[in-house]
Amino acid sequence: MPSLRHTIADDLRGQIFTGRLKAGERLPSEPRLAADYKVSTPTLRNALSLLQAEGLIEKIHGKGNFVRHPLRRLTYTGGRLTPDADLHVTIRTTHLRARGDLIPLLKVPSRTPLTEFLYLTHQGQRPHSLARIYVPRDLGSAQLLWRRSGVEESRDKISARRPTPEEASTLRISSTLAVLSITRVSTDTTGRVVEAALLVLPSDRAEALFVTHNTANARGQYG
Amino acid sequence: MPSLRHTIADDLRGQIFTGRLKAGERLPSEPRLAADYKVSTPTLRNALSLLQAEGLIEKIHGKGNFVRHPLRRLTYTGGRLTPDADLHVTIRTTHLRARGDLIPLLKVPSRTPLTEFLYLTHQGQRPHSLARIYVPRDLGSAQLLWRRSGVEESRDKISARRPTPEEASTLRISSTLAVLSITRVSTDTTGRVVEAALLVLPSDRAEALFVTHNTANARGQYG
DNA sequence: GAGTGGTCTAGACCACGAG
DNA sequence: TCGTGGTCTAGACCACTCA
Repeated sequence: MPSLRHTIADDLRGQIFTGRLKAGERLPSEPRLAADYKVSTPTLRNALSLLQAEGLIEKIHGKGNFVRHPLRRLTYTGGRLTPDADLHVTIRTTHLRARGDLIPLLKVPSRTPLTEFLYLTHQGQRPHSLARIYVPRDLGSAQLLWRRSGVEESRDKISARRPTPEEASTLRISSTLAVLSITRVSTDTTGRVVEAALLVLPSDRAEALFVTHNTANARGQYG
Repeated sequence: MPSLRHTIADDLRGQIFTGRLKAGERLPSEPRLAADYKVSTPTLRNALSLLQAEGLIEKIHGKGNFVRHPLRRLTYTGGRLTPDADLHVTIRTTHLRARGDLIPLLKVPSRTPLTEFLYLTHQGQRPHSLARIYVPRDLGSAQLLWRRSGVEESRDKISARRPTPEEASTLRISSTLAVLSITRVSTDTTGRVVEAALLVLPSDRAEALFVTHNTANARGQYG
């Protein structure tokens, strides 16, 4: 027994996939759609919220509901994202001092001088994903620091979560669309943390891939 | 300006974290809570749905809303989950033939005989996570096949998504709680796929960790 | 100011669970 | 049968965007 909102969402989803509703296009207003489908506005809005959680539409207060442009799906592989000519990256550099979670992450004392690189990736005008990279400021030139050699080990911790309100607005995604959160900590031969990267990749446009060789670690135990 | 539903959700969340509402406990009925907070039932339900999406409460139709037991947080590391004495695994073995997505995944012809191992992990009475493992049936004994040696390379593909309706009901999670989806494909020296594992790990109880050594691949490029 | 989405109300009726 | 949550209605009022 399909609920009304799912029926409506299925219909609109179909229109998006078949191209009857094109990327960037504005949907009819909510009262209009509610009348078309012969449902109340809360029910119609409920249907739209399903599509929003899937990343198919974007709601803009005061303007309307818009079909999202499908964004390129990136693969994060062993510390790097697949480069893509369509994607434009802006980097903002900030100096700050270690506090909160950064202290255990970088294994530095409180208030240690750090450099933050804020990577914001756009595809055209649309925000795609973001990353924050922290480096102890005494490690040398800030210019291409993240390309340095001397990294002996990297640990990638991957989890799924909902975006913070700031992330949701920066990336213009629904707060109900999950993100892949990747924390990568790189250490040198002495065990010192050289860099910590916090990536936020919306789940509709990113996946991570890790390749492991050597038999020793490849035996599974899925308990 | 905080909305009513967030205010209510914050209050209930606080009661859960401080232990005023204990794990397994039933919340007052929705009309009761709506009266206590002096809001309409849709608004109260909206607040509860926020907690549900966070995995804090479980709604059971006809019975009530219950505070979830916090489940152990597992780490998936290099092909295995951290073993834990509290967790009980049941395995169901099924014989089937390759079809659909399994064909390209295992790189086998259609209708190739396969063995499926369905791993269902429980913590006490509560489902925790699940995995499906597929092995070509001609590879030998099905008993401990996934412990075999001979694996030369493993590829872990990790994404975040919402659970399918089946997964949501099996794991008793909200369909709005994201899961980490891990697909691990293991190949032997000849490039033949020896095993494909599909893990479904609810985001509130799992993360993945990958450790990379060697400088060569450790230089980041976060574009 | 006109039109849009955001929030909320006060109900109605249905479906499920347990006694 | 009774109490529970699930769905839906037909509005009201507020906040935002743009002309």
